[in-house]
Amino acid sequence: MSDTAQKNSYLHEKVEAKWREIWHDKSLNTLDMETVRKPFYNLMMFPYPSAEGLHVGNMYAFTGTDIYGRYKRMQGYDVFEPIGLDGFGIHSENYALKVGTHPLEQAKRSEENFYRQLHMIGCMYDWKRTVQTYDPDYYRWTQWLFVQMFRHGLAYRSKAEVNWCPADKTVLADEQVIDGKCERCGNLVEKKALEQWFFRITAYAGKLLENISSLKWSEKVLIAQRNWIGKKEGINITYPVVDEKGKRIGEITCFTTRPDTNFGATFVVLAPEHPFISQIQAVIKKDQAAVVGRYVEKTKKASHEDRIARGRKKTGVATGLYCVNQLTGYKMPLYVTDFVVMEFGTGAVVGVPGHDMRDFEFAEVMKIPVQRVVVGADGDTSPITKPEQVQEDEGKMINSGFLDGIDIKRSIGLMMDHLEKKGWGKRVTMYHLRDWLISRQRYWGPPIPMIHCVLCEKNGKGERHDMPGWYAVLEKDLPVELPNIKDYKPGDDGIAPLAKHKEFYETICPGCGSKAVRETDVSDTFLDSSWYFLRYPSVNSKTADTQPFDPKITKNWLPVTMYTGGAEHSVLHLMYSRFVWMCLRDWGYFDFSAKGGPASGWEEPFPEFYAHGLVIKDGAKMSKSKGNVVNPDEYIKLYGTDALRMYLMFMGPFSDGGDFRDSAMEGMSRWVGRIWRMATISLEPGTHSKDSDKCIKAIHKLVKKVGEDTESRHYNTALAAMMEFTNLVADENGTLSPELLKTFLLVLAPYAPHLTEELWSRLKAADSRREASGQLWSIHQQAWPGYDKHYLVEDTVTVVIQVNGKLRDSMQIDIESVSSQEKVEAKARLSEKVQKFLGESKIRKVIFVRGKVINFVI
RNA sequence: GGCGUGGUGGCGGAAUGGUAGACGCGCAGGUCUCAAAAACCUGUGAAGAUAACACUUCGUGAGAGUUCGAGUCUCUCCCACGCCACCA
Repeated sequence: MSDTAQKNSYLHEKVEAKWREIWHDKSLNTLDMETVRKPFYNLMMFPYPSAEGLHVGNMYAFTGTDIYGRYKRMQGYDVFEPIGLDGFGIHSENYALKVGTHPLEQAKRSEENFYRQLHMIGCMYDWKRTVQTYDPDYYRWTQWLFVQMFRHGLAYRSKAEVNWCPADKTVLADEQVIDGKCERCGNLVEKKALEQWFFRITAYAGKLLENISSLKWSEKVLIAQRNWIGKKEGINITYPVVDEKGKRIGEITCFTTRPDTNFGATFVVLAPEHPFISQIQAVIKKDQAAVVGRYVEKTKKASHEDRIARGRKKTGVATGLYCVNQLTGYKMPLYVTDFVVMEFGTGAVVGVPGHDMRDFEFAEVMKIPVQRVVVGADGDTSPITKPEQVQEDEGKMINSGFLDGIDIKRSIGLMMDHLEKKGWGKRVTMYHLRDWLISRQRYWGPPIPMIHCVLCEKNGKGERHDMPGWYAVLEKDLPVELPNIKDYKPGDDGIAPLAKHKEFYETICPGCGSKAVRETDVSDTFLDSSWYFLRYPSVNSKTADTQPFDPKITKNWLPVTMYTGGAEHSVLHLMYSRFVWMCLRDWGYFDFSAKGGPASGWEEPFPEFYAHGLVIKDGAKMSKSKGNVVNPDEYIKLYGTDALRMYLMFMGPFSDGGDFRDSAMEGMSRWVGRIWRMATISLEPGTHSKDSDKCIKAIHKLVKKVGEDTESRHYNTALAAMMEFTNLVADENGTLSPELLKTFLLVLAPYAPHLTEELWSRLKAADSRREASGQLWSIHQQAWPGYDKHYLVEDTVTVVIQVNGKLRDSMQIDIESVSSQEKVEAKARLSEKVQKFLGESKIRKVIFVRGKVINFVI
């Protein structure tokens, strides 16, 4: 390489490393959290450190968030951009198991590698305030949160049928079961009855739903949250249960949203898990009880998957008992069936086979009579014998006593009134949302900070009267540290690894002082991440050792100004965080009164959330099982961080993600080289650039365009505009004056932080007149440039000439004449092409759009 | 089955109802070079037409509609993807 070439080529590796070091040494991105005036909390979802290290999907998300943060900083905000590691949990533990390294050891390795990479990608992270969920300093407060939940009655224990993954040997939350398979490993999930800790998130279902309308989130995510909460207004109808002779046995309550069709109810079905079944086993005939028992057993063994896979082919068994439909006096046979799930409603469903497809299918199998009570738009009033006749959505009532002739939608309310008046039913609101299952029979998580005392339980004593024998670990004794044990592998018996360690679980009862045992389950990873955003601003604060988050700092910095992350967390993480926030608020841990009412967002942790797109590779989401994970390291080495950042952002709008193909990287790398050459030549002592009018106009336009596009995260078009600008410069002088170069570097700075910092320092060195800028030495401390509207106006405007809406010609119009239809029309008529198309025809109408179009309609 | 998102050149993608394909990749040709790489320059939706330019027609998943004018708005259909799902 010649001297000139050496001088003119951009040595990205050297330059980028140099500035990273300087930024770090000078703590450029660390704020004084207590004194800032315009706080802007720019939060991105923290990664869980998988072992391959950071992949370009992570980098994509972080870069897109960082560009926004850098832009906001240049607009004068005090931007706090933290990063950390969500390193506890099944995902990290499974990897440790796979490679045979102890999770504690593996966490250290992953942390080192991850932070190395996170340094490389050039984001403005505050490296003095990181959070690792597996640090005792952090999970001490996760445990504290659990204790608060317990004290406020929101944590409880329940023996429940839980999702059990036989491969991961752990309990899974409903949300972690996908198509009956384990979210992590893909194995079929089984049902298992275990004592588990739950958080009563359903207590907040109404509030969680209500607040959704106040959130500035993408519509897609809001809909997902609404669906997940799944509010349903309905009625619980209680039916007397009788045997064949009419003797009363008990009662069954069914939830329904469609009581209007109740005159047509001809059977009742129970979920196999329904508690009523064990009650009646002794009452009903022996042979029938045996049949029911076998059916229940069979269902229990079947996985969730099997239960659905059997599809819509209905099965079930009769109990020999009847529910009395008090509207009609009809004795509805009572069945047990697996198409009814215990988790929703009351686990018992009243069957209206004429107007519900599942009920119809069941009635067909069981040969139950079908009664028509709705006439649809087709006017068919004949008996319902075919599935096509099952009208579910619309129509008028028939064969329904006082409802006859009334539209079904109105009938719902009328029937509810009637049932309530008679005392047969009660209106209820049901939610699809279930309580949050917190316990994990695993090793790699924060031990649940609870103590159980058998003696106290016997005596009915405990911290909470409804949970005798249970005590929370005293706050001064937190954290309950996760011990370093060798046998950390989960057992296949559902017993947690810590349950095999006496030295861990043997303790003293805080109530009576006798021997007691600690809880040996650990908590769900989603608990770790449900409050991390509260910790970040308070890391290293004066109160960091005595409080989970500093009240003063929290008041100033929360709620999070802008939250950015993947839409895949639409329901889980975002819902749990909202719940935890609401709890802390209700317990009095926040004071945002100065920030105004609910409309200003203080009822919510993330008033604004931006869902970025996903990077895919070869048409599929990056995952290690597909083997298409791309590590950014090699690309950073080859092309530099800035080129990779910009390449990722150039793939498409930030909301869309994109397909990673390394071939297109070359183009971005070339452009970086062109910028470098343009800038360094411009700064050479002998160069005295005078900018052309075109360039001056273009830079003003560029400032406007890049500002708008950055604000809306259309980074791809912002970059395209900058490329157009450099193309224009190349067509003109090929160089820029220091003034214009400065402006160009400023708008490029959020995108290419290293390159622009280097050129900025050279620009300052070259321009001796500029006074030393003291504290504001970095380009990233500068203000976003302004633009002059005066320069945005063109001297001439291209106006298109159309004939009957078809493009025929175009012309240049002076800016003075552009508003005059008369002048524009006159000029347009002179066009030969237009004359050709106009011919002898009579012009019926002329459409004139200022500065755009003149259209002759003939 | 429900909810949602999207279909534009060879590819990624641009287009307040007003010049479709900006910008980039790829490809082709050229400059430089003994040669190559790199870099730079020119061209690049399809078809027709021309010595060459000019030019003409078609073209945003399919079909209809609204409009002077539709990638953009409305309806019907097809396809792809994402999430949820025997939720009563």
